[in-house]
Amino acid sequence: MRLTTKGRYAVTAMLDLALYSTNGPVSLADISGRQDISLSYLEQLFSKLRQNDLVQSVRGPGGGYRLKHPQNEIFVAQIIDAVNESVDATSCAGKGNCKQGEVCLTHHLWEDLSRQIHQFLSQISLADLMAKRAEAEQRSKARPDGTDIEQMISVSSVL
Amino acid sequence: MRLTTKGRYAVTAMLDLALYSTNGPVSLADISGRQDISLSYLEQLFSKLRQNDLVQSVRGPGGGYRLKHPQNEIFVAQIIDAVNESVDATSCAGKGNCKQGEVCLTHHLWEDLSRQIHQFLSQISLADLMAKRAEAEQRSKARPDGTDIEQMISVSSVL
DNA sequence: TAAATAGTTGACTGAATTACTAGGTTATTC
DNA sequence: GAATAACCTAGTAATTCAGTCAACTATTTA
Repeated sequence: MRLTTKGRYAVTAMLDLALYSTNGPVSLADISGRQDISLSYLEQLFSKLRQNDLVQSVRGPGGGYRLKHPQNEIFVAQIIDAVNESVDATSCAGKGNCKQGEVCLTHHLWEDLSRQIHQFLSQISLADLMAKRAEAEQRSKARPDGTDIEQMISVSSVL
Repeated sequence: MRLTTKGRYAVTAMLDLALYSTNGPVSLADISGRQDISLSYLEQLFSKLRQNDLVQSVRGPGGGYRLKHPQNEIFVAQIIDAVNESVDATSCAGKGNCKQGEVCLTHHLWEDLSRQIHQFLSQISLADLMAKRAEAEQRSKARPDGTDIEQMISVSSVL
């Protein structure tokens, strides 16, 4: 699992797509304008998103992209994985420098943590984010400067 | 929150330090040898770790590094933050291109997610990881190829 | 059929970050 | 004073990030 601005761009774009795809496909030019992301960069990102079966393209005038699956079946982890093309093999996998498995274990722990984060993001769908967004919009009307973000997750047992 | 291999290096090194600091400080050369990380790169990482008050240095022969705090008071998030020097300002903060707060909301959602991950890693201490490691070691003795990793976290309410 | 739209692809670029190397200095111990 | 090991600086190859540019294909509409 890698978390960079690239993944953020992708999630933002997908969220924008989800928000505006009520009537017909959404063009990248629209997303580019709304989210202030370079069109050509979006093209690259959506190329990968398409290859990973997350979006569907419609060519020609009035075309654009459409979510390939329902909003509650597309998860943040999928989006990030798609654009990050994680070939994150452990550094010790091939080499024989893991003496007595001691070093391997520390590597393994990081893998575990990474897996936890991945799983966390595998449970959050675009629909969840949209619900959250609608909720925030409600709050911002009532209390314009509402920065009070409640806990979304509660970790019941760590390790 | 940014998750890259750099943070992984730092966490691995800190874990190694925790494991081997039973008798006296641990030299970077030792960690370098065990974890297969370049010595000079470790020096850079530990410079930041020291600036962030996570480790303490001992110079001269027999010197090295020591954890500045008990193992249960040093958390993964701190380590990652220390080496990543996150100046992760939102892209829309300065600019005036957030029309009607619509775009801001999507940005905000990513911030939220990022915050969740940060909080998750703020709850996992070096002591936790070491316990997990000891546990895994137990398992690997009984069942050498044990790849069955149980759930460490249970998300009770997402969003 | 021609024009406009919009996705598709590839090559290429500058900037930033990552990971590492080299070479020194300072402090401490023996 | 010699060895050790932290500390510091500069530089650098490799990679990733973010974006540009240019051509191409499929589709719709006039």
